[in-house]
Amino acid sequence: MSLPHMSESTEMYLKALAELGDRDVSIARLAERLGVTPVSANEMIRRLGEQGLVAHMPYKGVTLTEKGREAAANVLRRQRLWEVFLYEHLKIEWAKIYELACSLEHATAPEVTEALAAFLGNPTVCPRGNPIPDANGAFAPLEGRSLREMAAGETVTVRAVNATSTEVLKYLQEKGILPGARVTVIEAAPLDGPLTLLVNGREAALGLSMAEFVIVEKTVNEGR
Amino acid sequence: MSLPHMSESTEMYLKALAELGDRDVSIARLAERLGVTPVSANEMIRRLGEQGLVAHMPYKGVTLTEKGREAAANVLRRQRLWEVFLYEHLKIEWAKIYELACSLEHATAPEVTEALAAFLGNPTVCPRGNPIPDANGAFAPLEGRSLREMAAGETVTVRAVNATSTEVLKYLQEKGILPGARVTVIEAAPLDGPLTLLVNGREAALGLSMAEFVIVEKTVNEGR
DNA sequence: AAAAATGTTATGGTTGACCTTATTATTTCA
DNA sequence: TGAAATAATAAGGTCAACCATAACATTTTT
Ligand SMILES: [Mn+2]
Ligand SMILES: [Mn+2]
Ligand SMILES: [Mn+2]
Ligand SMILES: [Mn+2]
Repeated sequence: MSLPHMSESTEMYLKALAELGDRDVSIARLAERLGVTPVSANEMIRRLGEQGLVAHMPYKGVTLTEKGREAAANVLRRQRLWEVFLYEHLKIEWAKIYELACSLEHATAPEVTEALAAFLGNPTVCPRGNPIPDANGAFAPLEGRSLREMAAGETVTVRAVNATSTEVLKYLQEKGILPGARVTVIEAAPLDGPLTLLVNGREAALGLSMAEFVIVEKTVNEGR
Repeated sequence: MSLPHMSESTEMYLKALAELGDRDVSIARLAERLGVTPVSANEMIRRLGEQGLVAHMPYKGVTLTEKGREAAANVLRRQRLWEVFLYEHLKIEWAKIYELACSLEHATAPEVTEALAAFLGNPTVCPRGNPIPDANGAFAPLEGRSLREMAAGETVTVRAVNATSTEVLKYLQEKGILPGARVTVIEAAPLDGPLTLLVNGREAALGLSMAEFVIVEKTVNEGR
């Protein structure tokens, strides 16, 4: 077992596919998230297809194979374990841990991954609220809906933040939109305009493309 | 300040030069340590020269510039801090930490380096006995001589192990040739033959190319 | 002072992961 | 049902870091 070691680029493609929902992801969306041109993403997807990691149905999208899904889960595991370490032990700012862990993930041997997990007490959730796959790649897929879909008047609890850009994460951090936060939608502007939110007693504006990456649950009546 | 980010390859060349003594290192030796051909090392050294990181005097050797020395010290800092973490906190086998830390070192942002150092309590020595440069690149160059130069009858204390191959480190670990160990040279075979040592009451044979990487100090009479 | 060994440079390749600028195919929408 | 938008391919490059083989230069040894 244990593949001959994947390149950083390969791992990032697989991880991005997993983060984007791992079925029928358009190459354009993938390219955008990875910051490459669609042509480049297309080439790379062809290579990944040849290695049996993804299946590409032209005009439909890219889907991880079982092999690809496992590899992607392993990257997510490393990423999120490092996030826990950076946040809990090194006390690094929440908004920065994604990017910093994203470098470390590719340099982490299986032995280090497992020792790190043990050191951290086998956490199952990262500081951004996302589940950490276990050593076999299994994890409970995140429940909840995107904040983007919420209507005015609804009050929700933030479960996870799926954004990856440090800039976006900084904005969310400043506004207090972190896992566990209670958020009320005051207004959803028309024409795909921004949401106006109430977070921790303060108002915050949030564009839909950012709201998309905030995963929430309807707040069940659990006392105030 | 802070360079535009060096490639892993660049960092490894600089680190190897620092480990090999950082003045007048022959390209052949460098190539050997890095596992590339002399021609490849030559090309790379030309590139590093263009970037002002090394100076190459043909037929004399390669020497780090001040800029190169600083960059190399920073790589060593990251490498050795990770070694401490892997050994002390993740409880990874001594012989494996060099190689595992050697991957992590290139993926470690300055912010992580400094937070890690603080987390570890700003250690000044790694588990292999080598000094850890401070944030400015300063460190006490290792005192002591190579075990290779010792004559029969001498008793020495191991200060550091400069080997990098996991295989070699495993051998040394098995024989107990670790920092702090008391070693007596029983015999130095002629014709560059192996040393016979007494370590922890047991005999061990050690070829000169391995002994070269074991840095020792004459044991000062400090009790029996 | 040759010869041998060692070190350097020249040439020409490869590979992965990018790029741009067409061109062509498909889907979606007016 | 056509036109527009979107997606895919083709074609030709770049760049870093490797490789091998061969020619040439210097140093070391005999
Ligand atoms: Mn990454
Ligand atoms: Mn390394
Ligand atoms: Mn060339
Ligand atoms: Mn081509």
